[in-house]
Amino acid sequence: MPPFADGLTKASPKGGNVFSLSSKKKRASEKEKPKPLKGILKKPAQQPPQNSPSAEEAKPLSNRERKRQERAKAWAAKIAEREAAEAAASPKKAAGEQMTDIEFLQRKRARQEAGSGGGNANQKKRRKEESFPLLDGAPAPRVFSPNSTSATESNDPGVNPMFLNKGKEKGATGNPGASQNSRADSARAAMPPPPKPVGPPQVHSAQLRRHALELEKSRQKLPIYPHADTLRQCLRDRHVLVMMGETGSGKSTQIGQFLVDEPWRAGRCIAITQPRKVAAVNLARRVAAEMGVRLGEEVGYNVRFDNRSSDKTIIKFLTDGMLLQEMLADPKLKRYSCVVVDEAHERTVGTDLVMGFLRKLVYGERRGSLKVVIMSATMEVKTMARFFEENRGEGVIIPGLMPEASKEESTPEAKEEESTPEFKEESVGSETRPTPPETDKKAKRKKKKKKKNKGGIDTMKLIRSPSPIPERIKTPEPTSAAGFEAERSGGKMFFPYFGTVALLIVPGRQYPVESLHAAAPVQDYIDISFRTVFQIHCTHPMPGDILVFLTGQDEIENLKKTILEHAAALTKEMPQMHVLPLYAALPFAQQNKVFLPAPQKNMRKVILCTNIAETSVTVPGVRYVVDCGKAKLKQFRPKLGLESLLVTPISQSSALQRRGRAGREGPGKCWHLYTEDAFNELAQVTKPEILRTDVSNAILILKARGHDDVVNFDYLSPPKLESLQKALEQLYSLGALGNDGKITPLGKKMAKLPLAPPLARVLLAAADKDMNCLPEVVDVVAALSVDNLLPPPPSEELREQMEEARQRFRRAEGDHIMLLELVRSFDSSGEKLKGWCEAHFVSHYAMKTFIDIRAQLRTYCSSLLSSTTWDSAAAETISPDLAERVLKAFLKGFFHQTARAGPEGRLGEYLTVLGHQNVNVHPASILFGKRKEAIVYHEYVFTTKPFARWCSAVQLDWVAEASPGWVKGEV
DNA sequence: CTCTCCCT
Repeated sequence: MPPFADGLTKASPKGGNVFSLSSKKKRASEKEKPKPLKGILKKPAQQPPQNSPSAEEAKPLSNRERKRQERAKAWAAKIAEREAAEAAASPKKAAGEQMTDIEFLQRKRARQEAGSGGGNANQKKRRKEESFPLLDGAPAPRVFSPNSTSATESNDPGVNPMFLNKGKEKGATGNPGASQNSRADSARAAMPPPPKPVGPPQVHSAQLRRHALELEKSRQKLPIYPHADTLRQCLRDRHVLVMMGETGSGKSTQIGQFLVDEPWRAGRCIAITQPRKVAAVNLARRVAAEMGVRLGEEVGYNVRFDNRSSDKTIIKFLTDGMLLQEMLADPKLKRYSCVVVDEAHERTVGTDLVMGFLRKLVYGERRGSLKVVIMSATMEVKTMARFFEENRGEGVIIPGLMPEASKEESTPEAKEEESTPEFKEESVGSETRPTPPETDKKAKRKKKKKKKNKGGIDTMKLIRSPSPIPERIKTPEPTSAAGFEAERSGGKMFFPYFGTVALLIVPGRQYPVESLHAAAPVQDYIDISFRTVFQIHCTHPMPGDILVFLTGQDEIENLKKTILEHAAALTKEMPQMHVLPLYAALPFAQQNKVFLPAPQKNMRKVILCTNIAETSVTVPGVRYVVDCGKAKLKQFRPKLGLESLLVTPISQSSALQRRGRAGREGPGKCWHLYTEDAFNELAQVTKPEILRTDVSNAILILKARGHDDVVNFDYLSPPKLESLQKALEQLYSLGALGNDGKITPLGKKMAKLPLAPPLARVLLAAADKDMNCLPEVVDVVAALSVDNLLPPPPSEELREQMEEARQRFRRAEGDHIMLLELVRSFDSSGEKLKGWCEAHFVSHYAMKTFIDIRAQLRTYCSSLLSSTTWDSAAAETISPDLAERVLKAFLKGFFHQTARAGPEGRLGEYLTVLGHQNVNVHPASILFGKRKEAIVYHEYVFTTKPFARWCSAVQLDWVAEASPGWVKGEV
């Protein structure tokens, strides 16, 4: 039994080659090269070759070009009209906003000119074409655009971009600064002088520009770069573009830059949403650098606690949750001309809601003035394209996108008994409600047959293959109405426009990744991860960092400790290990360490991460990936009305994503810590989050936006009726919805708070006159909102010390008041955060987050607070009376999470007031081992037993008092 | 007698 089938052998530091991995080489470039893929991207014979510059230059005013110009004219007129109307409506709209645009364009042009030396004919042509819309979209210099309606000099040779290029070529040999051409000069003359900044900032921006020029080369090498024109054309012709861009295609960084000069932008911002904060921040950094601008100005980001965007910002990265929040204040997204939804395949609740709202806007109130781009790394684009089609009625036939063809990849839960019939592609759109189980079975049978059939798109092969660079992507003739052409049996297929959606598939750039699977099932994947890391480290050459996927913070920190202990034993000749954790609960500064190279030479980074690094975040330097095959996933059981986080096997597409992380910078290797059979048993894609979670927050957002019929809302995947009903009941019981099902004023306030509905309700209850404990409740709510505030003892020896240090926070009332005591103790100590936290065994990372959340909540609540101020409260001691008011406020949001004492003699056991479920006080709670009449708990978790975390003692009549009438009877 | 992925 060789340790590695690839012949590499090295004992792990713990000794013993306990496990073996079978090697399986997957190289699509060899015999596996999937036919369908080739077919998809095949260039139809009748089209003129795309790459030939002569073809277009010979016929500068082809049909297509003329139509393009007509459209651009129409656009310009429309925009002018709209802007005139808006200016009339709000005369305040200053010239300042336009100025920044112009300033930006100037900078951009300067950059282009500076970089014009060299370059092949294609690149020059591209630059030339970019310069058309560049002027087109800018308000002031529109006169120079050949497409503009107001153009008076459009045929002036002086403004001919061809001429411009010639001038640049000449100038490039000498002093670039002196090589200004007439067009740029006249443009400058037509513009108001740029606003300041003089002196140091300009030096700085020159540096930025230089750096941007250095980046330009790598930009141009991105697989998506040659498709910029295609992409722009798609969005000129359609309002919705659905795009599949594999990892490494460069879609996230380039899309904004490609669209910035488009005429339809009309000075408005382009939003790009991300499911994760790290991704949004890092993308913004990168794009700002590429464009040579300061972060927070033309390019910015907005994530919770960190907004680096301004009125100047024209490309803004934000989390989808942040966009949803913005949409509550600005339902039509007036600030944006375009919203790009990135990583749509992740199917987070936020992404799904954003897509639902965008679909409504783009065919409704924002018809004609909003562009929507959906980007996905997987073939789920087909689902999305179907979803965004304006007319999805029966008459529309979309070959290749019909349910039967797409079944193959929509069977994630097919094996599961509890599978939701809703999660099928047929359910796209609200008109179609779940099919009855009988037809579902039929569908399953059909699907099995289908698998044997050749033809169609084999998604798995497509994803699995290391993207052979295909022939150029086909742009269809935009005006041909039924441009779709597909011969599925022959494997020939391309995706152009159909109906109202443009669909584009861009290959990624991915080096081959050798994939190894465990030969036998792995029991303890932490231990095996540990051994694998050392094996890799000892047998694989430098450079090449290791990325290990685990399920949570706890595992990560434990493994880090173990690795560090053993790393000390490595001989001096061996490269050292630089172990870095990466999970969302880490503070920013800590997270960013993984993006830096190791601090010393001959040092290997070992990054231990959760699925935060599975998509979007790319850790540089990684060549080796270890995939434990598990992830923590939320599961909602509507019957019990509770959510639990369970370690579950990942899906095949997740596994492939993880594997792909090894091949970003060169050929890589991935160790999957499960057998190949186990891989084949995995669901193909992860179930969308909206089907796995408590949707009450989502429903509240829907209601707040005026979508009252939440059952028939246009979901990509409609949640179970049971889940919707549960959410509606909860919101109703909290008073967020009225008897008519419409949102109440209270509900509107709740929706605006960055909290789950019950917590939001508590906060608002605390502001009531009879409660009058808002500062205290804000503290407790903020403390409950952070993860891992009170970590377990670092070692058994320290347990006693830890308990002693925390002793002073103890309160008989329970955990809520204990948290308040903790916060008060911290506030009044006057000590430095870190020192205080270490002395009291409180996570100082979590405490930092707590401070941020509290500050945010205080801002939100400042209007609710009348007489008291936030700080004055800190000095007071927490009287029993105050504690009682705090708990009563909590009951206003948590009356449904209460339990009464269970059978006599069983100390920690309680029965939930609603549903009479058995729960146990969590051992980490102050109330553990104590018997109280009733408890209110913040969270229910199911691990070894059903546990109630964060418990406080309450009286049953408080519960009845806090509950709405229809619940009261149960108490 | 045990501790949760991401997001507002």
